Amino acid sequence: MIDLKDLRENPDKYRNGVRDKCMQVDIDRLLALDEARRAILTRVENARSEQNKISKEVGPRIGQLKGKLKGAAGDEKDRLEMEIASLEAKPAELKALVAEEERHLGAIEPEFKALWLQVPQPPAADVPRGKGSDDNVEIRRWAPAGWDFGRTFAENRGFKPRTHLELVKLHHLVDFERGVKMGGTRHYVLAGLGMRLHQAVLRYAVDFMADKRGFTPMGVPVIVKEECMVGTGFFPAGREQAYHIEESKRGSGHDMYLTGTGEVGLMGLHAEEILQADQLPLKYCTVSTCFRREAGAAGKDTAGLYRIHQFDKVEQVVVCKADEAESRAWHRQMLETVEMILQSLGLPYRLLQCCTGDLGVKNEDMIDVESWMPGRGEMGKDGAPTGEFGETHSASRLGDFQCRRLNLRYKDEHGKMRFAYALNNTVAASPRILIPLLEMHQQADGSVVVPEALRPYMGGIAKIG
RNA sequence: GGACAGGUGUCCGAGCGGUUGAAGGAGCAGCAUUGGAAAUGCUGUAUACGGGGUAACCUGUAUCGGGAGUUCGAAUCUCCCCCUGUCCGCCA
Repeated sequence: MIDLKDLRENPDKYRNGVRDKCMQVDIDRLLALDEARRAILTRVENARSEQNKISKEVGPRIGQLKGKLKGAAGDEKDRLEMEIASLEAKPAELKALVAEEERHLGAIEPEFKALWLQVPQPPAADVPRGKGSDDNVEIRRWAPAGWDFGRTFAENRGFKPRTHLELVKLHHLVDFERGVKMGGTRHYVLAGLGMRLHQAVLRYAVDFMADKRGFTPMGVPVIVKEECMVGTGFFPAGREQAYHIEESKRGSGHDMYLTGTGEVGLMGLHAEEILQADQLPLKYCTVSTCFRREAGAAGKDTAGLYRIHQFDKVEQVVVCKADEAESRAWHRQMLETVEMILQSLGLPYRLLQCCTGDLGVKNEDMIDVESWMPGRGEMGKDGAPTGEFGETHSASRLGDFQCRRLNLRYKDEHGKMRFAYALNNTVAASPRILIPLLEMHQQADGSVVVPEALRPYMGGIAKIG
């Protein structure tokens, strides 16, 4: 959610933000509604002020008269009743006026709020302009010794690669058929060493965050109220993407939503709170099951572990002071974490600076990390896929956008109330990360070497198959 | 799920129809006192939005779990919802 005062003072900043993010939000309509709303509010407040003044002056008098009325009779009684009626007339008039104005307010308020929630956080100044993922800019890439991005898998390794689909089948790591039987399309069952590998990556990532990076691991709800979804900025834009539990339809309480990322639970933690400056930065991580409807992705990545309705993810968030330099420093630190983890797993990757058009409503700067997946991409001449980068991580800076919505504030050194800045980043998302993990570490005989870093979490197993 | 009891400021706690943004206490901050400290005394101690002012600040409105209602006037009365506690039932 953006600052309305800032919107009024710098409307172009937000008009440009909408344009650069290739979104459609009528800023001028919002400005007009805001002005109308404030005009009404001023009238209501003035009337209320008058009302309050009168009721302070007249109220006790009415009370007195009503007291007298009880013991009165005849002319005296009529006189008292008339006086009371005349005293009550003035506030009644104001009351009608307030009711009238509030009707006007009620007429524009829903549209005003809906529009306000839609205004995206403008991209940071140094984010490249672009329309979509094709315009993202590669920052750097890394590969372990012996891997050359310029050559095919076969050229690098001396044998034709199997896809992760073939590998999981070969070693009975994933059972897609039974997953689909139970959950429908885009579901799967992790089995045996597949489940252990999945757990190993997650546990490795959590331990890495806690032990090496000083983050506090948390277990947070994955079923949350709408406020959490709106507060974290996923709603209204991402409403179609979330599973909806319609408890209210069963006559009880409120509806709930399944979260698509641990970010929701982590950021919701301190919603509506006022923190002391010395409590910042907050550094949290969580491992949580993530649920995504994948609405609008029909027919895309239908096979395998890439795009699924349910997965587990280790997520990190930082809530820091409202300082751009500090936020950028945390952003770099988060990416460093990801690089350390991918390097320790021996997975080639590249960093992409996302362009303005690829940003969501809530972020002002986002860097995607894509891991090399040999089994993706078009068929090569040798009958093996040519390989392709696939997104495995994403690190965003949100400025104060999210904390505004969540009403997460802190008192700075001067005692001033400020909205904190927030960042979030994937540490490891599995089973998607199993795709490069299996494909990159496969051997000519189809066996898969378990990276050293994961072996302690695999009961010491060094090789699958 | 059923039956009670509750939800008031940073915290405890009063108020149950009228100058109550809210008594009293604790905490915290400032000042005084002191060689320094404790103790004591005094003062201050919410947030949001709007208006005014360069600013310190002044001013209006709202906020006593949330929403709706009754009333000239609601923290106080009514209804719905949420949450917490206790007992019972069920249960990983």
